[in-house]
Amino acid sequence: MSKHTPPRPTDGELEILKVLWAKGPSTVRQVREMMCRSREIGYTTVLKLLQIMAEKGLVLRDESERSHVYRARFREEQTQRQLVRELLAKAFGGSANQLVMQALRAKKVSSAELAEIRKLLDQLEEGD
Amino acid sequence: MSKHTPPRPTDGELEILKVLWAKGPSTVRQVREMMCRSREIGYTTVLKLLQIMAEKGLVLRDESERSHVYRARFREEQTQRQLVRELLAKAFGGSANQLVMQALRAKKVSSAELAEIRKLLDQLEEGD
DNA sequence: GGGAAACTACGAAGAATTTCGTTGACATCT
DNA sequence: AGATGTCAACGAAATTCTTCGTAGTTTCCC
Repeated sequence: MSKHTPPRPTDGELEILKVLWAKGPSTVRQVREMMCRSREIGYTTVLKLLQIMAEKGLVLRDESERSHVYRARFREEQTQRQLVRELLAKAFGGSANQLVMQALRAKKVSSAELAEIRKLLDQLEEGD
Repeated sequence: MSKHTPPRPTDGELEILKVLWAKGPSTVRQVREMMCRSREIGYTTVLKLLQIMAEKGLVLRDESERSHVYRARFREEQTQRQLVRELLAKAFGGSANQLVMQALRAKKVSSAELAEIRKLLDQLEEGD
């Protein structure tokens, strides 16, 4: 029995993962310092979350040094894709089309980005 | 002080909202019957959820009949948009572009739907 | 009117999440 | 060696979500 579905990160866990993706492998102290730029949070709070995430398999822990070093187990894109799939199933009846339309309306996208999306659309159509 | 941000529905609440959007205003019994098609769930469980949702303002309740009739307070598209915005902020650093790309890769989209998206892209570009 | 059925209200239990205090181990400095 | 500071581990409290049992009220039927 292998794990085919990485556990879904909670909001708090996602906040930590963002730091690990941006900064690479980090200690509790380093993660906390980054998080404190946006809000107050206790050292042991971050530690506890990282311990739980290690149990769940969301992060890997290197214990060879006294200060353990944590790193994300899954790539950012992989996690994003998973969250998108979940939202798709939960709120859009599986219709990626609908989700895309809502996303495009939800926030302004630059012309350059629109062009990028068009390129992807072309690729998808060829790939049929 | 007015409520400008409707409370985010939880997974369970979303399940109920889906029924209300599909079937229109319904009693607890009717909602439960629909939900039981996909899974077992107690009558009072559905009732309690609807009561909480009424408190939160996610649904409106008509108490004029003995069997109260509930209806969604926000349209489906509105709720979808809100959930997309949230995911955008939480996991995509606000980049709608990135979210769209992941959504298009997460699930197959028909040619007709791709065309629909292209049309929206054109509209967005003109609107600049 | 009395009993069964349908319905709401209330409260409570269990899980998951977030938060942090305390403790004890270890290291470093003087 | 003793004091000081850093760190992991543990446990506990507060909150939210999900679930349902029980009790009480209204309705309906005979």
